[in-house]
Amino acid sequence: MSEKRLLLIDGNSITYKAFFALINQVNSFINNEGIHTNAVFGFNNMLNIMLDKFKPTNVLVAFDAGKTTFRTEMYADYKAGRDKTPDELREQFDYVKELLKNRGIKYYQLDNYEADDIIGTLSKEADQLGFETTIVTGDNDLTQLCSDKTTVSISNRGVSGVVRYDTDYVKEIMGITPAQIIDWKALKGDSSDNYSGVTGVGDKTALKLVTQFGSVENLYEHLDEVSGKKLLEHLTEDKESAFLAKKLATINRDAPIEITVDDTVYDGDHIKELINFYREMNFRKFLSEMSADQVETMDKVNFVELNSDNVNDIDVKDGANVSFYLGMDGDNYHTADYIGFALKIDETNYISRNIELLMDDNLKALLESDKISKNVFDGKRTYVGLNRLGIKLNNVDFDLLLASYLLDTNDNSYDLGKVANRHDYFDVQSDEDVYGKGAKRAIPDDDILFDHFARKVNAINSLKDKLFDELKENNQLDLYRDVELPLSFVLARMEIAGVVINKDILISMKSKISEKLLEIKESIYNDAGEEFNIASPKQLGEILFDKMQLPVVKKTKTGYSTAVGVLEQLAPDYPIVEKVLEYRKYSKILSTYVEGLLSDIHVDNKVHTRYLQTLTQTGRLSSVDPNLQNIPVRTEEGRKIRQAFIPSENNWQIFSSDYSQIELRVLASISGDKNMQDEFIHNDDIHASTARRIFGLSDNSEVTPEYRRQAKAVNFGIVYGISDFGLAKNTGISRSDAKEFIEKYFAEYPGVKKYMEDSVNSAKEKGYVETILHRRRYLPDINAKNFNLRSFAERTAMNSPIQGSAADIIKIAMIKMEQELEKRNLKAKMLLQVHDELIFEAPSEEIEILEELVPKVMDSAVKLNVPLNVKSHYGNSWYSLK
DNA sequence: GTGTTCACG
DNA sequence: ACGTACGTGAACACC
Repeated sequence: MSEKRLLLIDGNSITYKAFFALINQVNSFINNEGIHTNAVFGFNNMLNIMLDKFKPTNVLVAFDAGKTTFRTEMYADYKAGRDKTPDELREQFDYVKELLKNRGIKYYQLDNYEADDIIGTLSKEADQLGFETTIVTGDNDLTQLCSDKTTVSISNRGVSGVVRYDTDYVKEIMGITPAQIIDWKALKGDSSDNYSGVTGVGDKTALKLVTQFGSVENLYEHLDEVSGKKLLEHLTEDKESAFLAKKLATINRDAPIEITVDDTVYDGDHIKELINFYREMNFRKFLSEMSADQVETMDKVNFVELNSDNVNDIDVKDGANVSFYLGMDGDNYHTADYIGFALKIDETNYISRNIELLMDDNLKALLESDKISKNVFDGKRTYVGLNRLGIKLNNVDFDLLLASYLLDTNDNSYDLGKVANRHDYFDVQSDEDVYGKGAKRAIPDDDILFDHFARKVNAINSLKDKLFDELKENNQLDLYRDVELPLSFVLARMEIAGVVINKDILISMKSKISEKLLEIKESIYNDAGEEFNIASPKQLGEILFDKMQLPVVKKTKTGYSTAVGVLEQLAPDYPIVEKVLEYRKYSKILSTYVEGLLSDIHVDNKVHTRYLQTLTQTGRLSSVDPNLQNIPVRTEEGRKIRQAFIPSENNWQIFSSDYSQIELRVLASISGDKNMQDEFIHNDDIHASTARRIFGLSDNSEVTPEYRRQAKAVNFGIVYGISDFGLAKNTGISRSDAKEFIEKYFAEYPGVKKYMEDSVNSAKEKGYVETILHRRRYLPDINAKNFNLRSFAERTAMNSPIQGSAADIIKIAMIKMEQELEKRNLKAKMLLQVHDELIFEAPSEEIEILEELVPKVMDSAVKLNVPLNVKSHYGNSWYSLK
């Protein structure tokens, strides 16, 4: 690669492109001073991509100086009739220039000339000096500058996608040389620049003429060779226009610019100024990206290194402000190694790698104190980590992770630095920046690690008041204090309790299923006439649809679809497909559940899942390592997995209670629909009642199972934010039938219809939707021009308050449930939550108590306008619940 | 790392 | 005209 690389950017063109690429988000890109910033943001994105790709030694951004140029002198209407630049864009040009200054990039404009001419003149000089030049623009005109050393990159889709033109590529797709672009434009004209060329000559004819004659001049010298009478007439009539157009289209490569290539040396970002600029613009993304460089500019952080000699000097007075961070290496805090800890007491930071200091009486008492409150990042993680050391973390007041998630469910990174950045706090780096990523990840030396840890507790401490203020502003303080924060410790204790797994059951299932799979596999190979990887959708597709010529039902982006729905359609006619379905079912059970679960068992013969409390967009929990919220239940073969989930003591039972139709009940309550409410109040079979209504039957006794099934699907659809297409696809009925059902449904349940409309309208107005406990979900796409994005946001606006409120309810029930068990001194333990279901283990003699207690607590968790309904079951394992 | 499939509510 | 059910996690193939 040449050591001299020049990047030339058409500033106006790229700023325009950036603005319109992000036009949908123009109103979410507003900085604190009310200035729109979407074009500046997009421009910078493009800049990053280009700097990274071309690694230029020299850069210049050229701007147009104004409306009047030498071209308007020649032709007064040049570029006339263009739409006025929107105000939201005009205000951004000065900021683009400021961005460039801070990025160490020169820019230039010249009276009477356009950006094109500056670029043309400089690229000519650069060609002579032996530079490799890249021109970036949104405008095809500049392709005329292509040469051996100069390429033109034209951004098409937004600003990140570019098409790169070099001499060969211009020739390949146009069939003419770069220089001939001018002749081509002279003949066809340019409507956006408002000049016409030759009447009746468009892209194609112009190309043909240029190919045949080489240039406008040569064409007019050989007009007699032109075929087509009409064309000849137009050419003759518009000769003057064509020559004017050629002049207008020609980029001036000798503009009287006062700079040379030497003046465009790129010296890199001015980091301190750039950070200030990004802050002014509210560009969190760019701030986080450069936080690795940022460390040099951060103020020094003081700390005291703790050891066994000075640990007892720490004296914490009541009312002290204490922040604590426990460092662990890896995500799974049930087993992760400790790295160290940081403690901030008022203005002093204490750091150590020696985790045993925490077990020293002094610090242990501090962490366990109910008098002195603590601030943390991820209280659940901290609680479990300390629990392993025999320390019971108590009195947590502020959890940065939880608060951040409640304010915006997208702020859910488990990396403290990233979360802090989202709240405009930049004096801490992300773990990724400090520890490295992937194979390069390593815990750094003490000086770097201690600095990082000190910054973490500083961040927690600094953000506390700000985030509490924001929670208050959003009316979310109760949700934080009464639900999420206490729940995090309930979850911690459930995770610590774990569930015993009977290994022997899984091991015996493993050999049985393996045998079965072997049999099915042989039979499939026999049918196919060859061996192949049945688990590979690609290979399977080739066997079924190419080799065996089965009818193609559906395709995916990458090939034939072999999803269950597709195979089920084919199964009755093709035995091999039936076998593939069998094979899929058993191999899923084997790999994900039997083998997967076996590998997650800890030394205590238990699985200790981790609930992710700050991940979902709706407020639900999720579960990982292992995921205990998707253990099979729908098919008997899969359900057998549950036999391995057993109580931890002899003569104990597994006990489970679940809400029936909680989401529909929530909908009935928040929509205020009287018909639906009545049906729940009378404890009717809701799906049967829906069937009666939408099929116009006189009584629920006329509802056949098929009617009920369809009505149930409609009820599901309603909760998901229904569309006729979706309902039709899911139930196999026609789209017009689906449409009719939905209309009938809304006529019968008018309150539901109104709720759906209100949800969407309120989301469009406020930008977010809320649950009964004020849990928020922001929907930035709700006003998008793109149909898909907007529709998705609209369905989300309908669904999230329902799904989220149901999540709110069970969370309250869990907190109350733990309190009740403790209050009554019961041995029973809450082990699992599966969205609408709570699972316990308990001594047999407590079952009777639970049968009354659990439904009572769950029923009364939240007061709705309809009753909640809870059903309970128990048995010797999670499988045999009766 | 992305896409497909399939397990759950 | 557009082209869609809501929310998740894990395994595997394939690049």
